[in-house]
Amino acid sequence: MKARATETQRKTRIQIENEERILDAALEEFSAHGFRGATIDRIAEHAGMSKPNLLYYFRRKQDIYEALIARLLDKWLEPLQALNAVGDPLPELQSYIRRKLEMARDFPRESRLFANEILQGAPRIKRLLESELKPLVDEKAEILRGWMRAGQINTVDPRHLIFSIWSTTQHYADFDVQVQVILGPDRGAVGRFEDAARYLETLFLDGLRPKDKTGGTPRVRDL
Amino acid sequence: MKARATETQRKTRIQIENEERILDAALEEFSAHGFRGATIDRIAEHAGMSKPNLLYYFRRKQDIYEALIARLLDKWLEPLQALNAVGDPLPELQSYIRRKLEMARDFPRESRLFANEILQGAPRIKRLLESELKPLVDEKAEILRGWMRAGQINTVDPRHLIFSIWSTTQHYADFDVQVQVILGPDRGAVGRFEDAARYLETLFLDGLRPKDKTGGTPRVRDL
DNA sequence: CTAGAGTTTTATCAAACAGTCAATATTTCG
DNA sequence: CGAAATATTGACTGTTTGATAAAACTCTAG
Repeated sequence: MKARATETQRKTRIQIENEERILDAALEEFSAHGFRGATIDRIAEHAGMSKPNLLYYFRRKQDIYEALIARLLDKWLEPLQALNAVGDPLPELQSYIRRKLEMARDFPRESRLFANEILQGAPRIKRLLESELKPLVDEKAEILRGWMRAGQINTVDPRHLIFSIWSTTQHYADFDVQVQVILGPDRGAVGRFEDAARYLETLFLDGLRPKDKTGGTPRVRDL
Repeated sequence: MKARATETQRKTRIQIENEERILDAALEEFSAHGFRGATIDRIAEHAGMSKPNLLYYFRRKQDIYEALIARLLDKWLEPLQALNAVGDPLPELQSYIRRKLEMARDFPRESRLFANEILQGAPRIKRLLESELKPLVDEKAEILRGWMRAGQINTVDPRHLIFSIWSTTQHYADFDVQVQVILGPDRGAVGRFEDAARYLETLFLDGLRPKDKTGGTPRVRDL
């Protein structure tokens, strides 16, 4: 009999393998076409099994999608989780940017899945965003504000700072086609991401480094 | 008889009106669900006409989509087109950022349609990107390089600079739900965009303003 | 080895889907 | 007005899609 949610039933070897294959195939499809645009047939085909067999493991299309989202969100917020109040601000931010960019490089499908969901109004994860994402961002924004009050980094709206880090890093995964059209095929994906990392560090870290201590060029704008 | 592509036939009042309504409804659907996820039925319903009637104006689903994309691209590239070599660099860039942000505010559906298309690998507009977007970016990147050589702005990879302006501004349209979850409902869309504009100007303009002339804080990184 | 749990397949269904067609209704214009 | 051009509709087609049922097969623990 199939495992029911009520009973705590241990998973079979085959169950584990197949669920893994299904979720991988589903990630491919959902990230490329969104929830509505993806089809069970294609997911099944990509996973190398028949549609009814797939539906034996996930009874409904939406179940696959939700399983995918659930395992994604934690992983996705990991870099921000790691942002630590006790470290020095600039190295902390530098490593946050690096991590985000590495995730865009190493998990572009996950990035696109997430982008698709938000783009379509996040109908299936809005609650999760409110209960998990919001508090986390609030917490980390408070850390950033602390650094700003202490004069360790320049003062800006920390939430918009976070938005800009998200958008610039994820851009390299979500808009990869466009990036490739413009940068040309020379240099591999590796080279592209190195250039991006260098640029983004310049953009964010130089912008945040306090410039007022030496009496040199005055900083232009404080919010 | 219906207008054929071969003959240059003038459009009827009704034709103009209905095509307008269809494209508007289609924008709504395609931007929310992508090409595959959108359905003709829904577009027809949203446009307030029967499906066969809609198909009288656009014979295939793809025709609607292509008409939308065609009219979108020019409009979308307008702000970058306007970037002018003869102006002063910082005001030019400031007004470019403003325009892009205004477009995200005033045409979020267009932004999402574009994002959806790129996200899905741009199967339908990759050629257009190569023939129109690429040369435009090359041209404007050259202008930026000129300003950098003249020491008017700091030296960075101009193409990555453009990417970061695109991604940060469009983020406020494409990821609007997420932005709202985090910023909260207080302040309207107007307030959100004003805050964003202020933040982005700080981020980009302060970062680009040359800091080496006064002998103050040395600039940290040149690519 | 074998009984039962777990897995896979074949056949099937109703709904949704893109698109067609011929008949009807409406508008345009001489 | 009235005929031709244009616009709209209802009925329909073939296909895809999400989902189910039951039979057949395979694995595994005792």
